[in-house]
Amino acid sequence: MARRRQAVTIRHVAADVGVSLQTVSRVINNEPNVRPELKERVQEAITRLGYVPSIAAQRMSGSRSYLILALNDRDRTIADWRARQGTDWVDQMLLGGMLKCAEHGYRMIVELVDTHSDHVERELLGAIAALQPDGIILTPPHSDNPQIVRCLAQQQIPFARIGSKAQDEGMPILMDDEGAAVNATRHLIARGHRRIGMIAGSADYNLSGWRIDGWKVAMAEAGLPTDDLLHAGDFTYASGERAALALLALPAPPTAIIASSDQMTLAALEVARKAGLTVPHDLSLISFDNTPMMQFTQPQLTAIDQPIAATVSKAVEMIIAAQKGESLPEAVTVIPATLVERGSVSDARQTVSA
Amino acid sequence: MARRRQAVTIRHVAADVGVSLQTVSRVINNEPNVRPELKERVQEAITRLGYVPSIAAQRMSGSRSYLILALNDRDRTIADWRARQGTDWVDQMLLGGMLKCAEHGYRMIVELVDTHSDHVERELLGAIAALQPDGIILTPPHSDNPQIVRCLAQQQIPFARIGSKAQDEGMPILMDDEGAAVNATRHLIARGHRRIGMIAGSADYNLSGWRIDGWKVAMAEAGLPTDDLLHAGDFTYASGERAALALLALPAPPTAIIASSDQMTLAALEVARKAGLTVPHDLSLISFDNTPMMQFTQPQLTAIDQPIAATVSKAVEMIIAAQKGESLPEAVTVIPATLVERGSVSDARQTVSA
DNA sequence: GTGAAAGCGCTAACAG
DNA sequence: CTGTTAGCGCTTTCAC
Repeated sequence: MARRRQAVTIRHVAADVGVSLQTVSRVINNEPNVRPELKERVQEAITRLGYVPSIAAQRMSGSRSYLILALNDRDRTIADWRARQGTDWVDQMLLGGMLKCAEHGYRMIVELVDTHSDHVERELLGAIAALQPDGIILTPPHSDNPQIVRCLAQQQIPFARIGSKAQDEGMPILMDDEGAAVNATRHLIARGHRRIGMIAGSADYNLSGWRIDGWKVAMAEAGLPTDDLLHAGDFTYASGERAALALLALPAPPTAIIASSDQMTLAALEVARKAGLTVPHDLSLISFDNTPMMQFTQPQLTAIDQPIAATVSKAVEMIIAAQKGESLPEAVTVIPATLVERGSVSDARQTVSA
Repeated sequence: MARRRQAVTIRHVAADVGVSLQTVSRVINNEPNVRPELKERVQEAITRLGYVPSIAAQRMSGSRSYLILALNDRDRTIADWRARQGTDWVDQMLLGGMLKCAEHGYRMIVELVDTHSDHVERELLGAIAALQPDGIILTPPHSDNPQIVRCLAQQQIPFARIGSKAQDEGMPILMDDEGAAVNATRHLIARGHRRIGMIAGSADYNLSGWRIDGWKVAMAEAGLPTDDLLHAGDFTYASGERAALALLALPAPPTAIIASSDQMTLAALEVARKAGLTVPHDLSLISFDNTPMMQFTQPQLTAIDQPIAATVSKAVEMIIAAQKGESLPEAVTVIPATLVERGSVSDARQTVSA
């Protein structure tokens, strides 16, 4: 390949206007100390010549790289892609992240990293050295991975921790798992349900615990027991199947179930069908995540939407703010989650004893 | 933010081994003229010190940027993301593209570009100037956009054109739309169908025509007429609905329909249901694209899979090869598409007149 | 084979 | 407010 050089550089612009490189640089970076009139002339020349600064050169001279890295778990992400079940986590990340980045002239690069590996740190440092990103977005389970967090803190790179409450390093930003679970549970209670089961997610993810907490809070405030109504899964279909089976085999089975992932909810739906129960008439179901497939079931499933796009968008904002040296929120940033009502919830049946 | 500098540079490595920067550079780039023994020592130091070359610096000094841009249509992509219908085009791109890139030390950056816009060229040149990518992957409908193609050709950047047959510029690479349509049609004919309808996609996309061609070829080779059996849609659900309605209202309605998008197939399924027809018993259906939702319908839909991941992976390979100056394929590269058999095809009913 | 010098496009630090 | 100087980390070109 022919060696490609920048078509029009800062030098061309400077020459065109008859000022120094520095002045052009100041205009590009919107720095003070340029007369408005001059600034305008420079801006005009930039537009006219179609000048766009080279990110590489900007980075080289010690300024920003205008690159933000979004770190996802390699195994889970690739598995999702291959499975083609419609999981759109990455798409929603891009929707929220890319667009916000674009507003500020940044780009987002998706990077896959193994959480469970002795060379996480090497991988991470490699990516940082190669790309010199201005900030990094951590997604679960990376967000609470001590190795990653420590490494990033040492590197002094602004980073957001999606799905983390930790306040020691980086910028925690939460999709309101607990609040969402509270709302979902209250929603069911308002419909007359008293026995509400919970199929929890993997304990590897902190959010699993928060969802349980929310359910417990809402049950407690209504004076309802939760004793035998909690079953742990690991987000997978198989685990949801087991949990649903156990729940429905209870002497006093639940009339509603909240499951901590779409796959587990799908499993519960199928278990109910096989048990001859009609959803929502005999059993109400609320899911967590609200991936696209929730619209393709019969009935469509009511679900708590994970506001991924909004969260990543906010994370980008925070990183750019941090990068500018602006003051950051003291507390954990919380993005509200909403309940998307579809057809899997109805009033509780009249029960004999309640 | 504190000004971050590379932790360990080529200089550190050179000093550590006691050689010049040049030698280290040669080792990094796997260039000749380094004694094996020396090369080994340098390599060892690189590993030990955890050295990773800065892409920015590499780019600056006129070499590769190790960046490949994947250009998608802005409106369609954002619409898909927002609709959350499970369309996983971007995911499959990343699956094929990112992983292949990673093998060669490249990164892939997704970029959204408006096709219909007078400033496509400005947008494109801006991205190129900013990122200095080593190659660009065009997806439909960009692949046949003359403005974009001309612009890229001028820039001398290697680029792949997914879904294009054009041999003038860039590297065309095709998912075998016509062949897939032939196969799908033959598949139906083998099951006894004689009246096979086709719901075509938007004429803005060349692949719509190729799919029609394939259907016609297979019909012709079986001596079957196609006269009133073709109806054009534009990939959307609404257009599929209209086409299906028209097809089923025919004096001699088709016993099978091939539709050029999943949305249109979904529409056909629904139209059939409303008309009191059972799929596949009364009407067989084959879809194009095979997005995740095809598994969530009742019955599951037989579909032609678009080998997006394989295609993008190949595109990356070709770009990297081009970049190295290797010779490129003369002809259009064709990636075969496969028919995923599910539950929407059965033998043709016995027809009164056939 | 290996090394030294020059420069990529830009910004930081300092002058004026 | 504006310009000059130096240098980021690397590869190119050309000496040795």
